[in-house]
Amino acid sequence: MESRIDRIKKQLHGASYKLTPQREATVLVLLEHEEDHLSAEDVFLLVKEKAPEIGLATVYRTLELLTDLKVVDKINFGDGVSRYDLRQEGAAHFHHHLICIECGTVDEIQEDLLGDVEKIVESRFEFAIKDHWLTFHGICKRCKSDVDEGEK
Amino acid sequence: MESRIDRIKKQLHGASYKLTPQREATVLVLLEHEEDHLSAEDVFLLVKEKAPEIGLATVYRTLELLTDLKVVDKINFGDGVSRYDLRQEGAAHFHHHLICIECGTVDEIQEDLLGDVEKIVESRFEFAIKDHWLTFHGICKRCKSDVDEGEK
DNA sequence: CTTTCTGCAAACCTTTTGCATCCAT
DNA sequence: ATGGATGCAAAAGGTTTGCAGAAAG
Repeated sequence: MESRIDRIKKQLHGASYKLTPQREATVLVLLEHEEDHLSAEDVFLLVKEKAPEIGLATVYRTLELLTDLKVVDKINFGDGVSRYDLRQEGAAHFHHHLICIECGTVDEIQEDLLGDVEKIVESRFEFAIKDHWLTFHGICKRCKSDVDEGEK
Repeated sequence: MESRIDRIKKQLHGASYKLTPQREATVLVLLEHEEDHLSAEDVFLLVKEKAPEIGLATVYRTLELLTDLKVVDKINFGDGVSRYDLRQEGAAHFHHHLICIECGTVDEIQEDLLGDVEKIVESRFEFAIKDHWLTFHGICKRCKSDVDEGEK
């Protein structure tokens, strides 16, 4: 059976990029931290555990390459750092994010909730949508119940 | 009649900030470029025309202050620069953006299209939404018709 | 073999900060 | 008068780039 990493490798290969150990280690780290929103520095430190000789510049170059291939999405939550988020396999659009302003946690919504909104935008503004970025800021489930506890 | 700039001034005053000429000039520039998405540098150059002695650091400090007061929203379209966008007076939520991947134009949608989506998010994920950021990438009306022209 | 990739360090850019001076209130 | 605000220059991030050597295909 073909694994996810194999398919990503094939994608690299197909675009005539070389399969170096550094690139493989970087992809592996991203797969192992699929739920997280790692910065380039985060990825660098994690890849270093597998390939200690890797340089930060290589990580940046690999992440840019994976962004071009749409394997990852590059996002910016406004804290001055770019973060790299693995795209769901075959997903047409980028998933949504919930950022808690209390605890800072970032949760993901994989389900696409924008179908109807996109129909409106496409027709009303004659805009052909290729992708979207949707982020909500608010209080997450966990922090809300902390408040409830405090009020008891 | 009270003008928009007067109300912003009052807001500054109310939060016990001083009304300096530099701050006034910055607010003025933002009002004059309401449709644009200016970076700090852009604002700096425009403010310099009114107040040539202003420093870039002051512009940054003023923009941060206006962001705290929710007069402007700080956004990042992923090009490594923060941009500052005047919020509609009294708007509860930040407006949406349409970025054209052909010509780079950024259009705004002032109307809030996320009402239904937010209800779903609030109930299904028990997340109390305070604000949202929604951006679409695609081909704008103008570029689409350029293509049509080309095909004729 | 050839071309691409890597690591290192330097360069770059945007944003922030320290500090002496200035100025609204 | 006096505490906050400014301008300047330096510092501080994060990211990109040039280059010589290494290695994948």
